[in-house]
Amino acid sequence: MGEVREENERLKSLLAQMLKDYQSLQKSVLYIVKQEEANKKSTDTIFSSTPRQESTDQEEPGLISLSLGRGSSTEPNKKDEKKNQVLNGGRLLSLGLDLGCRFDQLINSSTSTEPADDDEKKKITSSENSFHEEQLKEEEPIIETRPSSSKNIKNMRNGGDDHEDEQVMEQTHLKKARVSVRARCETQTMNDGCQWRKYGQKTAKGNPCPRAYYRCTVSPNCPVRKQVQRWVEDKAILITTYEGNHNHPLPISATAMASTTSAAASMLQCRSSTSQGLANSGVLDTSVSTSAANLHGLNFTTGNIYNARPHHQFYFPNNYSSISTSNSHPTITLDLTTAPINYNSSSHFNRLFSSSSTSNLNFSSPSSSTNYNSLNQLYNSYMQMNNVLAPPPPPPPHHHHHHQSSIATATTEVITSNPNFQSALAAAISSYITSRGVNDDHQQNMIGISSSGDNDSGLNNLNRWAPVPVTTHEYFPIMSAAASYSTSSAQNRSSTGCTASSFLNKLVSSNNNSQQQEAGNYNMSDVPVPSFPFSTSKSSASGSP
DNA sequence: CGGATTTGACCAGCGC
DNA sequence: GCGCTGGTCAAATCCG
Ligand SMILES: [Zn+2]
Repeated sequence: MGEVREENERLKSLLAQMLKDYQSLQKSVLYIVKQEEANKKSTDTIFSSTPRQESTDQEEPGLISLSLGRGSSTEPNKKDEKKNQVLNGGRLLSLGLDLGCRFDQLINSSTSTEPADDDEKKKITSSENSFHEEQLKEEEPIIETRPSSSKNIKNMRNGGDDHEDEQVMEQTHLKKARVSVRARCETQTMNDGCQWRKYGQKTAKGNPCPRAYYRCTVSPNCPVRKQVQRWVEDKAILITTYEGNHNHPLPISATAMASTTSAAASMLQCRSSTSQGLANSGVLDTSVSTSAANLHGLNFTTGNIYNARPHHQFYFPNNYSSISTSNSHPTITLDLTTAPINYNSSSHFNRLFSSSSTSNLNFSSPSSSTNYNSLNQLYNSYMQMNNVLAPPPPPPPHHHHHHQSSIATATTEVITSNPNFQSALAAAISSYITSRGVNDDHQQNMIGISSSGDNDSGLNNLNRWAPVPVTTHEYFPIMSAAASYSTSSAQNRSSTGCTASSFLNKLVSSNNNSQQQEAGNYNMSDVPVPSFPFSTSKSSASGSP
């Protein structure tokens, strides 16, 4: 108990620190943004619903903003407000956090600077929160749950039976944003925590690797699709492309990936739609300039993911990330395949988690502690922001597989670097802290343990690292312990070996029969759509029976 | 037997 | 208009 309190204090101060840093950073950003905005006002008009936008790639020098969630020109005001929110009522924010989406509604005040795109505007009519724009582009507004264009097609084919078709028609031309994740994975498909049903497979000519099409089956009418294909140049690498946002609560194990991709998508939107916004914060100026945040080991690329090099790339801060819309669909690629070049504390940290040896790590662990998970995030972002270097634990022995294991983590981390995200994060954290104070019932004592997992292969490793010096760090190793619950059971049919979903979320399935968890295991997060891992942090540790 | 996968057919878009 | 490709459907099949 006492310890927990202490930690609380510590975290609080960390948070304060973070906020401070963030604020200062933000100030400078805002300044820059304003300037740029003035300058660029004209260029962005193009907005992208038009598929081919290659040219724009070129012209917007570095506008990939990490802005989560708001496609609109993240205007300063909003940002400020957000910040305030963070300071005040963190909890609230934490919900909106899921990609910053819905949340904007609250904030969205007068600054209705929605991208002036007429096109968009018209769609927004129903609800005019800026955030929707992004959503719109990606697919229809979540509110609707209507399956996107695909459905249209279907209806048309079937003779369109109902009400739906007409209105949707118009927007069919819009191409949905896609987020593809490249990761080393031996299994057929990454286990991202969601339930998918395969509905098709195609083999492209001349390409030995077939592409499989999956749709989300968590909810019958969920529009989310994913395509899975191995990379030609390296068959060990699996390219998973996500499209759309879930219109239903997600199993916790899936939130990481979902929010990650969603965030990435919005990032993409952000860039393509409004070349102004926060984007210009100079974060990426064509090549490398870095913002304060440091991310590592991730690549963002966009364009033709499957076999070619992206025809145009922007490099993100520390992870190489780029976006392009050269494809018919605007696509952002998170490349998790390359080893991080710069290790710094946080990357090490992540590594730690993935350290457990075996090829297929399944991070889903039954017991696990959510709170620690969120703490982990916190830790990471804190590290990123302050660039604090804690003495990193020795790198895990097997550096081969760790990527896959921490995919979602890594991805999330990338996204995390976004200032907006960070503010949200801060909110989440604060909420966490507060809540924790109130009911710190579960698992404060988890510290040295790990007992929970039945499988301990990972544990051993963990213990090895366990001695992390600074107090704050004490917490984290534990998570890893929890995380390393590997179930090799997933071997059956379509093995879902590589788990992307990450320990961020507490994991779910204690028993997982090969590929799907039973309903019982689903922890539905309270937030409807793509939710952040920690937005629900407070929820009790999942537990499987 | 119910749900998931397989697989050929079908359709829309696009380039020529 | 034709052919190609990406994407989806749905009947058949598989599997627990
Ligand atoms: Zn879904």
